[in-house]
Amino acid sequence: MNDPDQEEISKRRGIYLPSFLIYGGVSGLYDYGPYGSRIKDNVIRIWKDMMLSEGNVAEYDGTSLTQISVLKASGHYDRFFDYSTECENCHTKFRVDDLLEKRNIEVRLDQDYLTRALKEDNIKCDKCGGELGEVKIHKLMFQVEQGQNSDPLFLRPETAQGIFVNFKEYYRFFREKLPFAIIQVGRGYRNEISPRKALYRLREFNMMECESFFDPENERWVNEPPDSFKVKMAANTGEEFFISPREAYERQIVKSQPLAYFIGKSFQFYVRIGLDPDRIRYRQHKKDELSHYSSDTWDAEALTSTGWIEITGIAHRGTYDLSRHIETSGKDLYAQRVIPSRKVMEEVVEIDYGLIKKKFVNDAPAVISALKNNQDFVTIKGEKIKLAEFLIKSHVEKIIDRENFIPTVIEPSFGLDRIIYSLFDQNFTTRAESGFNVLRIPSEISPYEAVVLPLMPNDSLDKVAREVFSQLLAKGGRVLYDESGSIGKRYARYDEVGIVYGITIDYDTLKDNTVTLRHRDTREQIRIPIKEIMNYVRSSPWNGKKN
RNA sequence: GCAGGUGUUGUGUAGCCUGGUAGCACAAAGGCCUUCCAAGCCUUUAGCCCGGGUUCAAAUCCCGGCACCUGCACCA
Repeated sequence: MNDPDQEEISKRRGIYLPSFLIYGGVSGLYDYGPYGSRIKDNVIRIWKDMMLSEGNVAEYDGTSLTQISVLKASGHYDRFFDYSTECENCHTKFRVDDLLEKRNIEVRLDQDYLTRALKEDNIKCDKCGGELGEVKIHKLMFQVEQGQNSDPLFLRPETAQGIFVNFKEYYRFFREKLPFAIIQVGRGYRNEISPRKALYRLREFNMMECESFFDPENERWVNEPPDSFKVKMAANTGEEFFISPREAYERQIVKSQPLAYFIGKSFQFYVRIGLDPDRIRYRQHKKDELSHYSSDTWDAEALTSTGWIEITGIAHRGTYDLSRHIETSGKDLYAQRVIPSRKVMEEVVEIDYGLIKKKFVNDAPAVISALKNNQDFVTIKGEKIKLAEFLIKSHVEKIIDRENFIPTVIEPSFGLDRIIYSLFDQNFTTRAESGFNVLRIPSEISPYEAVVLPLMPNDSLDKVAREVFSQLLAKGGRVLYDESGSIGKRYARYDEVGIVYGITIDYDTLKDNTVTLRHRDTREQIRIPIKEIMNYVRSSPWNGKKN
């Protein structure tokens, strides 16, 4: 039997669908519908809870529109343009900067220059020797006009930069103690050349990013990498391991302790939201795969029906971003560390204004400005005057017990849409006996905790069911009500969108105030009193169970 | 972005070649019936991706655009 078609179900059942569909849609843009939005929010909520529970993590929420200077500093602006050319004979595409670099020809990001360079150096197709076509530009960031004469703004290609530029706010918030981390959930925008596979490659996408900051002399997270479980790891040496994150660090397969920690943390997160632990692996980037800012990156990948796909990148960004922002903005984004205190004598030079006024009443300003210009002499009324005598030099004892440093950054960056895509891919199953679809996601990810169903829409069953529905809503339950269609049809309807519990109001309910509780995965039923529904649904041994 | 293919009610599709009232199944809504896993019967809603052209007449033929699929390239 074929796997259920995720996109078909998602569209039909309001999980996600292409944006602006009535006008034909836009490539790379997708919306979440009534069920999908709730699933997405649940994933975000759990992620935030897990990150914030570390104790030294705080949240940031920045704008999507980003100032050009930020992106110039971060290095994204230089990669704003992708210059490509195509062989007119065999239609192979090349990046023009690659072609020039290979031949040791200077690369300038300028269309005219690159076109000329290709012609003048008579560069041909690397594959077949054919003529190369014109140089085409592809903009990789979305540009937005602002006002009339102002600089344009850009839609952020990652949420991280907003965090880096606000580093000092958080440094103070955490009482100037490292390590700490800042998390942000938000949208990023990349003008992908060809978006594909529904949620897999989008032009506007949801990211959950965490920037953790360290003293490079003590690059350790507050907690140790877990060793209670093992994960699959593929190092860029070609070696593969199945070991705990702690062991991976101890054996230096993962060189950085926090990086190993976040590998463990992300794994716990995936398992909690319902990804299959056997279908998750961590793969280290090869040297030529690394981003411009990273020295070491491990991707978390999920195995889906289309192969392993990247769902999270855990990158060691070093001091790259903060140093770039220090350099470009001229602002202090340093952290400080306490060092053994030592005394230094510092020479302090002050101008003796009293003496100057006394000696030169009207010419005092000329003398003062000469001093401020660091001149040694000044000529007043034809007389050359030595200025040294108007300076008071003293020695002050100073205690130095701090020094500046640029923190290093380790960034786990979770691709929310890809995680949801993998979650559906791994958890949509078809019942062998009936052919109906079941979305087996954990209850806390489910769009609703339960659905209230009168066995029949009459005999006052519907009336009682509505009462039960209201009671559950009043208790804060995430519940739905449905009386339309046969009971079996309704069970199937909610199986398909992942709701774990069916609460059926039947004829026994009228007698003894109990209901039938039916489980999505096992289809088993039990009776429990109305009063206990909420409690049971939230704490039941069935919760999250799979079979 | 290139090459090839595809686009028909909410979903899956027939019809296109050979132009002439757009059909089926499921889903959904209303009704009858019905005491736990998509039952049955009646009724209803709802569609030719968008724009232009050819033609008396276009879902059908032609052109352009958009979207999707596969491959290539791209993925900072």
